Amino acid sequence: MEKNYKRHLVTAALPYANGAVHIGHLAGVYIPADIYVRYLRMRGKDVKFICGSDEHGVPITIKARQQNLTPQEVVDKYHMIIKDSFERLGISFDIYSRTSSKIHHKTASEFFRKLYLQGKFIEKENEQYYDEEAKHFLADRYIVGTCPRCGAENAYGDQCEKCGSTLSPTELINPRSALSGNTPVMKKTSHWYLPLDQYEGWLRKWILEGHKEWKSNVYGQCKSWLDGGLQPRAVSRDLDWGVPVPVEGAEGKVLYVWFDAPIGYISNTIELLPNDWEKWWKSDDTKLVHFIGKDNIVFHCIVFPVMLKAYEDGYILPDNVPANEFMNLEGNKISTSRNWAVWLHEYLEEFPGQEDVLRYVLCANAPETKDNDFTWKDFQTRNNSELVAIFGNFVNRAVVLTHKYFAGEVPANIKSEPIDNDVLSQIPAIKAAIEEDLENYRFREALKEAMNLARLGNKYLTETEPWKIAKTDMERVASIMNVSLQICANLAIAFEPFLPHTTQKLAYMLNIKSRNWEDFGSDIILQPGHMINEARLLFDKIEDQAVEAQVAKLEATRTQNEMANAGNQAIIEEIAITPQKEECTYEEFMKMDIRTATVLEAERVPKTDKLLKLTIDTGLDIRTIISGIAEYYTPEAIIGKQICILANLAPRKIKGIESKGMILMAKEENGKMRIVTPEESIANGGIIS
RNA sequence: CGCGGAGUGGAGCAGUUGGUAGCUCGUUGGGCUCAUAACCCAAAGGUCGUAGGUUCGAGUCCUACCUCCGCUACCA
Repeated sequence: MEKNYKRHLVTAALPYANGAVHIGHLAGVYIPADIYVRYLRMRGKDVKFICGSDEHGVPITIKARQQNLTPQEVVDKYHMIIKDSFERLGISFDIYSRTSSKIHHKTASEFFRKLYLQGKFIEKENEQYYDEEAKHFLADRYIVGTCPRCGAENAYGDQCEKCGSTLSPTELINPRSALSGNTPVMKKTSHWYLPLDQYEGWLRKWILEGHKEWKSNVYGQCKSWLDGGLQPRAVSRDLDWGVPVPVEGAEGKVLYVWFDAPIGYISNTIELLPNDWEKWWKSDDTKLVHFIGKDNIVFHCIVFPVMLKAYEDGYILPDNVPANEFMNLEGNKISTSRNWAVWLHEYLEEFPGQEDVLRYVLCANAPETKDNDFTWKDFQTRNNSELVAIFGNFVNRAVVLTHKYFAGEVPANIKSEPIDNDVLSQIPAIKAAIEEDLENYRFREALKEAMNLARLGNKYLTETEPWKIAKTDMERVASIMNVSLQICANLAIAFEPFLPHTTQKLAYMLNIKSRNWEDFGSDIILQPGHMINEARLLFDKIEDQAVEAQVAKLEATRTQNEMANAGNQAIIEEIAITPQKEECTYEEFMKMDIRTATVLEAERVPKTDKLLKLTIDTGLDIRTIISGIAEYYTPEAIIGKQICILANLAPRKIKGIESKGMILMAKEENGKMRIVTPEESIANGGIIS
């Protein structure tokens, strides 16, 4: 059954270039993939590790619009951040490229064109909402309107979050574009579809019969899709950012990002190996493995394989698709848009030299079978009581004692006792366990086995007590130190896939150059007479204040989000009218500092329709507030008016101008807003309660 | 709503084809002092989401239900 593969092609999900990489990505995909690849390399396998940024799709264009950049500028920015941070963490890609590259456009375009010419697609015309102002067709999610079921105002085109019912955009009452707020129009458009349904039988056979060994989450998800019946899936979109559909009359259409992204694996391989890439993608003796997160299962197990199958050019299919579940952060779902994440590039700045700590923690707690939680407390504990106390400490003990008793020279094993063999003979078993775990994608377990080797070392030292024996029997001490150092040398090999920065330090300390997997298990890696270097700590303790600072940072994000949300919604007048808000306590109300104030100056914020920049006198100070009321008040009309403001709203930058507070407005049913003003003029700064 | 995954001692996780519930951390007690107050030993701690069922026997199989996550914007 186990094939003798000649080469291994490993891919890691292409990170989407509208944000940086965070611990969820790492724990789910990149760290396990990197461990796997490093392990294979150590075993002398021919491996290529392929990745790159995924740079197309609607969200990138939205982000660009928000930040007033071009899509290319957005992806350039994040591509650099992502690429650089991966490198510094030691994710050892053979290539990290990008889907906006020429070679990718060419590859994806040709891929589509060939399928098109072979008649593998079906073409369908339908009507879709179109935003005339933004000149965009609108994905379901970008249409908001009143829910036909429950009447909630801000239902999305695909679902109403209030009542939970699934909708189609055409059902919405008073649909609006989420881009511009305008009423969208129906417009005809045609798209190409990949008829997945035609491949159902083939997929059933390939996955349900041929790959029962896949992880239960992956297998179960595939089975569910197949049992439910597959539908043709659109592979093009109306958008101006992406790989243009290479067909006459398809202007303004690009390949759907999920069609183009997996081809990125191929084009990045071509970029890496322009001459013999085909050997890697089209030979049966290549083992292809996709590392992904659980949300990508369908694309990697159903859509992409069908694309390859339809292409009919000898493309191989993945041997396995080890998908992980998700990592949460301090009990909450990680979210790029809410900034609820630990960003890799920030971690690298804030914990310099501690790359491996993150690698260790994320692997030890990887969400292999279910969603897991990352907490800074756990991060600290794992570092201090596992890396420092078990691994680092053992190595330090062995090296320090060797210097103390033998001036840094590896002593000969001249007076062996049974315990030595007991210990040494356990190493090959640990090696075998790690191998089996890694080959079955059980990285957590493999890492635990590696740690057991360090535990074994500590136990050995405690039981043999060389510091006591040294008073009477140096020959015995020589044996003990020899054995201890052999364990250290084995650790340098065992941890290489997991903690490459650490094993490099350890190898330097032991003064050994190469670390071969074949040597793992040997008790003569270090020869008597070999000189080792001075002891250096492998890991530093992480103090409370370091993790407390991180927790505080997250707390700040949380409150900032809440405030920003509150401010945002009020300003852009997007608060849904609900009969009554949640009950609120007197104390909660009293947190708000509401005061009277007078508008001194007012001017329109350039390039906006709704915003006014107001200079107001609050009685306390003169400050600036940005308010979304330009549709209802001209600057002239509002100058000199007395208003009420929320004075202690967290400051927030709007269009680059800091706004410190919020003006109280009353909204009429037709959406018209009026200023709330005291019945008669009173002094500025008067408290409202 | 539907489908898939998950729900195991204080925390985080294993439990492969059903046969007396394991691991790491934490806690408590003891030992040691070479070591980053680190290491080693021992103990306490679980009616395995809930309710039924199959079986001589179920965390492990079946049924119903509850909760969380994904499939569904951001996103692994």
